[in-house]
Amino acid sequence: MAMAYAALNTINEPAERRCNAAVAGCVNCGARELSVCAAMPASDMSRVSSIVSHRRADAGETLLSEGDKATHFLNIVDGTVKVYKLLPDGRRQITGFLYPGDLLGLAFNDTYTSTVEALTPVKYCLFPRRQFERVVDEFRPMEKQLLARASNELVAAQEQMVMLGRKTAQEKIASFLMALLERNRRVNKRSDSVVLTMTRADIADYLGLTTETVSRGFTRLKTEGWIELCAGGKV
Amino acid sequence: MAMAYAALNTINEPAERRCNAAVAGCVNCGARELSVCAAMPASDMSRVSSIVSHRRADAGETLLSEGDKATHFLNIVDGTVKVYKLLPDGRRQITGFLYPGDLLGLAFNDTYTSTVEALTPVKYCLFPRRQFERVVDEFRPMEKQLLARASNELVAAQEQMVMLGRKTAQEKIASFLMALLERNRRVNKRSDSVVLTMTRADIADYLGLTTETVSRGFTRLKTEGWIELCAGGKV
DNA sequence: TACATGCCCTGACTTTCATCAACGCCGGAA
DNA sequence: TTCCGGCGTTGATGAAAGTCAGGGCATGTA
Repeated sequence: MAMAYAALNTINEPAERRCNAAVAGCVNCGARELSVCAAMPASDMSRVSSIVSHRRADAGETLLSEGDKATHFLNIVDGTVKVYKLLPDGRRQITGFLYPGDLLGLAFNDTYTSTVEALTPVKYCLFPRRQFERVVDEFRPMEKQLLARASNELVAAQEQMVMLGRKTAQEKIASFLMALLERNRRVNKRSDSVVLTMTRADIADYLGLTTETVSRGFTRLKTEGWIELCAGGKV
Repeated sequence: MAMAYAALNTINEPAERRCNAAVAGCVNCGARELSVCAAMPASDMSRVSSIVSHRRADAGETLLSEGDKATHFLNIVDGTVKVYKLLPDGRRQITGFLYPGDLLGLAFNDTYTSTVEALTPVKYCLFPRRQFERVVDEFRPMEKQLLARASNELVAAQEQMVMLGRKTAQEKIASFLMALLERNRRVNKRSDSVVLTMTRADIADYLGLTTETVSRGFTRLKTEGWIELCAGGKV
């Protein structure tokens, strides 16, 4: 499997892709407050620093491939990625878009169950699975944090099911934009606009539609005066 | 909200609905091996027994309602329930069917995010949330168990998204039946048949279809010789 | 027994969205 | 500069699934 090989390659790759965040250290990590690391006191962050390795990837690169041995957890520090699953005939379902602070690996068993691909240039940190689990064992709040996150993701997943199963194309697109806005709000980027880092095809595969329907949906929202489109999307 | 009232009613109801499993005790609980309680040594089960209360409900009864204060966790001991969310206009998405051993409450915040309704007569146990959390705090393996379950549910949820977003009606129905078979296999009921405890309408709301399409789907599978229908369904 | 109700099935018709095809725009490479 | 490929848009057409309607069967009840 070509992609799998590429992913392992990325993980084992030596110095060149290491991100200089490694120097700044986890304590000053821009995504710390957003990530699971928020559960750790700054004084203990060295424990995390000691097992993490920082990486970067270009847009379009595959970080993990469905089916590979799940050797690492990973945490998005900067940029956006998409998580998807493929059917044998190539149909694709994107199960989520991940942003800084999001953790990848909750929904894994011994092999990855989805593929993860960068939408923009991405900085992320890699935790060897076993060592990460040891750290989690040592810091109870970390474990609680993980459970809380898993729980939230589950709620989000159910919301997503409602969308996929019971909403019309227009509704899907509208909810999608609203959800992005909502996310912006949570990370405290005020403003009523949203930057779409993904293509129409990605949105389509996320909403269970085709690119054409998504495109039509956007233009309809535009002509009806709900949104405005610039270099990026605006609600 | 009438349903909410009914649910609270159920929870606070005194003796009459208490299940005599209460007498047998958690150690002998038929669903123990399947449930989170499997994480606890038999010797410590008294700790669980002390906070649990056993209940039963008839088919059609609502156990929890979306939006209610999430005061309890609950564990299915016997029977089947459906978990669903409603859109304001009444469209319904069933996010899952739960069987003995399944825990309800992983995907909750401070209020329930879904409604839970019995499909068959059901026995279940109720854990007051705070006390349950205390027990979890005391027994580390329990917490790990919870995380593992949440993780598995997340994987299942993603699988469900693929189904809702990218499969045809026929494929949905077929996968649904296969998944039921698979579940049977896990709990070790051999055999290649499945008993459908839910109506066509329920299946439809689970698969993002209408009852008519589900019905047509079944008859097509039948005429093509894939399945046989008795009093219950058979693959 | 007759009647009502709920669930399932089937047929005819409609609608939504997918499919197929073409075109404009933009950015990168020759 | 020109050419090319990827992305987004738009239109015409078709198919899958939804909607509407009716009918059968089983169960429960007057």
